[in-house]
Amino acid sequence: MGRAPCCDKVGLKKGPWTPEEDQVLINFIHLYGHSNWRALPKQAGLLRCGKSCRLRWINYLKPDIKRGNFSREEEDTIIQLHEMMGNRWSAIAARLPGRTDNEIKNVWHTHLKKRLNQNQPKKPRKTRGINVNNITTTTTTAESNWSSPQESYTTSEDFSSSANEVSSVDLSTNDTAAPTQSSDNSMDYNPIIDDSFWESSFDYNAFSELLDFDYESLHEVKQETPETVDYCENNNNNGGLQYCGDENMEFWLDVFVQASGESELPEF
DNA sequence: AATTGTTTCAACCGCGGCCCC
DNA sequence: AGGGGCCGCGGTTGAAACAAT
Repeated sequence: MGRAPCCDKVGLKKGPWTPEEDQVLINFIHLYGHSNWRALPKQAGLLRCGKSCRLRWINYLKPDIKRGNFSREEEDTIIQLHEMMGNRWSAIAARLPGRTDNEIKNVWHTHLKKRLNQNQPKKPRKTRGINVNNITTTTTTAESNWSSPQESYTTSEDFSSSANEVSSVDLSTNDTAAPTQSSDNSMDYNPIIDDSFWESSFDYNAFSELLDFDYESLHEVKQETPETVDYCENNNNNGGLQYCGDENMEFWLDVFVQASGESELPEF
């Protein structure tokens, strides 16, 4: 496979970004977008490789990035999603608006793993539920009854291959979980995943049935919602900016909520 | 105040996979 | 069909910040 040469092979700068570089990158992306990361640094006059620019933008400079410490709710969400998805940080990040995969990965390694290790269960639980509507589990004390992600999957390879097909959807639970009734009468989903799910192509209708919403209506809402188009047009004066629609999590959350008939966005 | 140990997190690296020719 | 170009992802690194002695 063709691989982009790394920075030192072409004599580009590495290491921490300066405020001046940040400003150059921000200005360029605001004007022209980032349809081609590889060409961007040359066009912007940055002595960086495209990967470095992309990482800087996605993890630090993007305007919708939420700074500051993670709330307890966010941490719990990460723990729950990690239990379901394993180390699929980008998929987890998709459920946490304003948070990046890198940030979540760091928080996991620095805080959450320790937190969970301190609360290792005496008896591992077999399943954990997740509420599709507000992303809370049946077990509200996440640290009291922790079971490792590996409990739900036989090997880490279970997440590879066709799992990527699912990650593009990632509405709330991208697994074939079985609904159960929780004590607060909300519907919960146990992450019991049949291996065949990951091997088969994604069935939107089956998935929408599972989550009790209509994928067709979701699709209609997406087409009827003008924000995506406006966003593209407003930023595309020079034929550049491409980060429309799919990267706007607020938009997608809204789409999902509308399609599923909910009146409020999920709490995070 | 100086030194050492620990933690944090931005950034790098390499791989897998998608897309296009 | 298959090879090259590129993007995105996840693992890892290392410097800076902080805490302990």
